Amino acid sequence: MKAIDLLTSEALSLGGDQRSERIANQVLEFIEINKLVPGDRLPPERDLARNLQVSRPSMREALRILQAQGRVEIRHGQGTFVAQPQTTRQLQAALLTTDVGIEELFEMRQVFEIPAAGWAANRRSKEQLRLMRSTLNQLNQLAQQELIDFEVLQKLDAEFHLRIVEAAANRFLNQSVGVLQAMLNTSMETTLRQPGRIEQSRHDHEAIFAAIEAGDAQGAERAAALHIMGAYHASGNSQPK
Amino acid sequence: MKAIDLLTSEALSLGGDQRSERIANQVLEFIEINKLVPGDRLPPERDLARNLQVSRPSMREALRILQAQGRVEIRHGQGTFVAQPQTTRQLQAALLTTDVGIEELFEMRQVFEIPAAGWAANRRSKEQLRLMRSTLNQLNQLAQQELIDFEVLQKLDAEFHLRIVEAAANRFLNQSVGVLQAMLNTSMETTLRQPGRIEQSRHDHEAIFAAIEAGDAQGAERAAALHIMGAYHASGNSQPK
DNA sequence: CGCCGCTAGAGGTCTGACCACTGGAGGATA
DNA sequence: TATCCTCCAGTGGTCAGACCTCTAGCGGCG
Repeated sequence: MKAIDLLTSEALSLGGDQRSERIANQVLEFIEINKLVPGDRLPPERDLARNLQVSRPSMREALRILQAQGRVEIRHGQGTFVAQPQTTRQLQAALLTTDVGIEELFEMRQVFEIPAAGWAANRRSKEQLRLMRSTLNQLNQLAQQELIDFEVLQKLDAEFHLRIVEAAANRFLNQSVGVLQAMLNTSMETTLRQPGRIEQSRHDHEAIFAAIEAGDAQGAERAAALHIMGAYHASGNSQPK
Repeated sequence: MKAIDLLTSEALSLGGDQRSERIANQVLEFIEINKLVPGDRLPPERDLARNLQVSRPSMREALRILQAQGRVEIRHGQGTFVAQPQTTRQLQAALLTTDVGIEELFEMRQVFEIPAAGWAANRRSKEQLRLMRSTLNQLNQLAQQELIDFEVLQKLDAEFHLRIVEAAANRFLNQSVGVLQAMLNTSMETTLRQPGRIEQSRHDHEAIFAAIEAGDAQGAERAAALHIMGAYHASGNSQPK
C-alpha cells in the first residue's frame, strides 16, 4: 500500500510551488464551485486572469497544463470548455503517452506475480496469512451485496495482490508491483464489472490463498498464472503475446 | 518576414493545430537530434524561442505542456532539464527510501531476465540480433586482452543484457531492468573479477544468444536462468532463496 | 581556511498591443 | 419572404520588452 500512496501523493501534488500550477488548481476549483459539467464553457481568459489576479500569460500557461492533462479543451475563436472525463479513448491515449500499452502491463503482472505467489508460499508468516484472509473476507462480503461499490472492490482486490507480494519478501518486487498496479488500476475497475468476473475472481483468489497457506509454491504459481490470464481475457483482450 | 513565416507554417502544418503543441514537438525533436538524455539541461527559454522563431511566452506554454506530460523538469533559477521517463522516476522514488539486499536484486534478475530471454527469442528483429552479436564480439575481444579494463567489461556485459530486454519489446520491463542494473552495477564488477568467471560468462552469453537467434524461447529461458544463477554464486552467495 | 555577500544567468511574471478565428447579426439580393 | 453574403464583436493566439526572483558560484573579507 505504501507504494501506491507515494504515487498518488506525487501525482496529485496540489499546492505546487509553481504559480501556473497553482492557478491551474484554482481553475479546477472554479469548475467545482460553479458545478460546471463537461461541455460547459469557462469564462474568457481575460476574465479568469482578472478574477484570480494574475496576468493573461500566466493564466494561459495554467490552461495549457489543464489542456495537456485533458481537463479542458481550448477552441480558437470559441472559448475554453470543460473536457469530457476520461473516456476509453482518452484512457488509451494516456496509456500511450505514459509509454506503456495494456498488453505490456499484463505481461508484467505475469512476470511479477507468478514468482511472487511461489515465494509467498515459502516465506509467508502467520500474520501475513491472517491479513490475506482478512482482505479476502472483506472481498467476499462486498461481492454479496446488491449494489457493489466497484471502487472499493478494486481497491481490496489490489490490496490482496499486494499482500501476496509483501509476503514474497522482496522489496524491489514490492515497489515495482506498486507502480504497476497504479498504472493498471483504471483498467482493473472495468474488468471487474464484467458479468461473472467477480465470482471467477473470488474463486481464483481462494485457490491462490489455499496454495500459499499450504506452502505449495508450485500450486500458488499455477493458480496465480490462471488468475492473471483470466483477468487479461476479461479486460477485452485475446491471448497475451 | 512575418507573412512568409505564416504561410510556410500553415502550408507545412506539421504537428498539432495549436502553435504551442507544434513548438512542444519541435523541442522534443531538438532533444532527439542532440541526443540529450534524462538529466541534461536544455538551452535557456530565450535561446530556444529565438531558434524556433517564436516568442518567449509561446515557448513557455510549450514547455508547460512538456512539463505536464512529465517530459521535462523546470527548475527556477537553474534551467530546464530532460526528465526521467515516468516509470523510471516512480520506481526510483519508490526505491529511494528502501534499501534492498543483494539477494533480492538477484531474485529480480531471475524474475525479469528469464522471461525477457524467452520473449526476445520470439520477437527479436534482425537488427536487434546484429546489435547483440556486435556487443558479444566486443566482449569476447576484450576478454582476450592481457590487462582487462573491468569497468568497460561490466558496461558491455550490462549492454548485452539490456539488448535482450529491448528485444523483448516490453517498455515497463525495459524501464524496470534499467533501474535494477543501476542498483546492481557495483556488485557486477567484483563478480567479473572472479577467476574463470569471464570465460564462464562468455560461454553463457553465447548460449543465450544462440537460443534467441534460433527463436528457441524455452532454450533461451533455460540459458538465462543458468547464467543468472552462476553470476549469483560467483558474487559470493549461496543458493538463491 | 572558512564564512559571507555579490553577481551572472536562469526561469517567473507583467503590461499592452495586435493578429486570427468563429459565429451570428443584419443588410443586400433573388 | 427567403436566402445569401458581409461585417463585426468576442474569444483565443501571439508578440515585444521590461522587470522580478531564485540559484549557484566566485570572490573578497575576516
